[in-house]
Formats: sequence, C-alpha cells, structure tokens
Amino acid sequence: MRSGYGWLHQNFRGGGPPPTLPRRYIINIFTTQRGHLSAEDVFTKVQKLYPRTGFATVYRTLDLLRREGILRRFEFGDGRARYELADQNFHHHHLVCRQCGRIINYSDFTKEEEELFRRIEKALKKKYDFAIDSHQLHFYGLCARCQKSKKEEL
Amino acid sequence: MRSGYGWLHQNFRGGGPPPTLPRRYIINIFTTQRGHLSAEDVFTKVQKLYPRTGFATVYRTLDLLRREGILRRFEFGDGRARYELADQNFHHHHLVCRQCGRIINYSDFTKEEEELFRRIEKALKKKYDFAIDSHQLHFYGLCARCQKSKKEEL
DNA sequence: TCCTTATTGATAATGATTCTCAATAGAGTA
DNA sequence: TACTCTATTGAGAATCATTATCAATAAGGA
Repeated sequence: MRSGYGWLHQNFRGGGPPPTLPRRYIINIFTTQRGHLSAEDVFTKVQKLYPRTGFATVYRTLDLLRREGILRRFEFGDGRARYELADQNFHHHHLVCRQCGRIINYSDFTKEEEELFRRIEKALKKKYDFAIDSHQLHFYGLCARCQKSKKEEL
Repeated sequence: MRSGYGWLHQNFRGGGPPPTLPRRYIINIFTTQRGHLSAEDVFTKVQKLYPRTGFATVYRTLDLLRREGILRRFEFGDGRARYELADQNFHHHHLVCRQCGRIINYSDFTKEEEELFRRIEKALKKKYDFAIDSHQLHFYGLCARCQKSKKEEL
C-alpha cells in the first residue's frame, strides 16, 4: 500500500499508476465533498466533469484507489458498495438509517472506542492468531426524519 | 417483530406464517449448526433434506425469518449475504479473513463492549436523534492459516 | 514519427438476488 | 372424502451491481 497521493502528481511511469484524467477527476470528487458514494453516484458526478467516462472506468478506478489505500469500501446492507476517503485524521463510524438509507458519520467517542478496540485487537490477535488491520462499526436504526414520518403514519 | 419461534409450532392460520416443510428444514439447519451461511450454503443443505426445494424459496424463507427476528443478515464484503441465528444469549462480533473469507465469531469482551456501546448509543440518540436498534462490529485481517501461507510465499 | 505499454470505453458476461405466475398443498367445511 | 379458499411453492425469467473482454487510444521515450 502506497502512503498517499504521491503518484498522482508524478508523470506516467513515475513509479505508480498513471494519473490519468478520469483518475484525477474521481479523486477530486472525493476530496471536495466527503461522503459515502456508490459507484453510480461517482459515475454521475464524473459524467458532468468528463462526459466520455465509462462505467467500467469508474469501477476500475474505485478499486485501484482502494488498493492504493486512498479510498475505503463499505457495505451497509442495501446491495451497493459505498466508497469513502480513507483519511487517518478522520477516523469515524457510521449510523445507518434502515428506512431511507441515510448514512451519518460520527467521530464522537473515538477516543474511548479506540482505546477499547486497541485492547480488543491485541487480545484477539493473541487468542485467535488473527492479524487485524481494520474494523468497521455500524449502528443501525431510524434517523430523525424517518422516526417522524413513522409516527405520522399511525 | 414476533418474539420467537412460536408460530413454527402452530397450525396454519394460527396467527403467524405457516410452518411449511421448507421453513422447518431451513430453521433446523440454523439451529443444529451455528454458522454464517450464504443463501447458496442453505440451498445445498436443504436440497439434501428436501430435494424439491427451489432457490427462490430459500431466499424468501431467509428474508421471512429475518423479518420475524429469527435470523440476522450480514454482509462481510465478498458480495454475498450471510445469515445467522439471532440468539440474544449469544451476542458476538466477527473476525473476517480478507484472504480466505473465513469468519470467526467471538464473544470475548462483550461485557466491556456492551457497556461502551450502550453509552454510545444513548449519546448518539441524543445528539443525532437517531433510534438505534442494533449494531455490527467487524474486524478485518488475516487468519492464522493465511498468515502462514503468505510467509511461505516469500 | 514510430514503438511500447497501460488505460479507456462499449459491451458482453457474470453472479447474487428478486420477480412472475401457474401449480400445489394445507386446513376448514360440507 | 370431495370442495373451497388462500398462501406457498418451484421453475425460470428478469433485474441489479459488478467484472471481464477486447479493440481503440493516449502517453512517454527512442
């Protein structure tokens, strides 16, 4: 795993994957507005910037960026994967609304969580001989809006 | 959500979904051997017990049982959903091997986790007005076997 | 300009899951 | 036992996200 965007600013054959136009555009999308984007979301957005882009390129690029450690891939249970910038300075977890699919990042409590998780990871490594490199914590429920609309139904 | 398997032992029109043969068989599969079964896994197993069963019935039944609160559905990132018995007395989290896909349940530390998670849930509810009903915690990494085979490669 | 190589776009293929619809099975009733 | 009603079933088609294929293209170096 490379350490960052270095290769993006290099020329072709500069050591990393060539920083082609679609790749630059797709990274831009993620850096300018943090979110949990599906491949389709990304496709729609790149289309506006660079209309000749194909769906295959989007998928390939998302996977490339994931392998490079620039993006993280998540599955929240609705059948389509989401991608997010892998920013070490913004470790967070997710709140997922079962109704509307809205996803909220939260980074409260990360200190306590991190401490507990570090301990857990260490112990699990010892007990199961499992080399842990990451974790995902998702809370599922109903967001404010969906709770309200559910009440109104009754 | 119903509270348990009650309807399974009732007759048809006894208040819940009819406890048909495929449904009984599929539940049996989950109660006799805990695991994280994909739809295909279940299909293969039911086939042996009741060969006329179709794939559609497996999917329908899995979803029915999930809605009834008997099964939980998970996605670990390999593109196929897994189902597990929703046993309140065996709350646990998962270790997922990135290489071979092996999944280990662990229930160590649940006391500390539960305590922290209860606190987090309470605070998130307050801050984001989000009604949390469940969570999933997955650790990703390499299992013992895959670590070993990776070493041997070098 | 030519050569080499990796990426691209269009499209076909895949794989998991869901839908459709006629056939069937269970339970109550006569 | 035969009849009726309704929900479930099985087979296969359809859908959806994702991946693979392959000829055309673009970039950098000679």
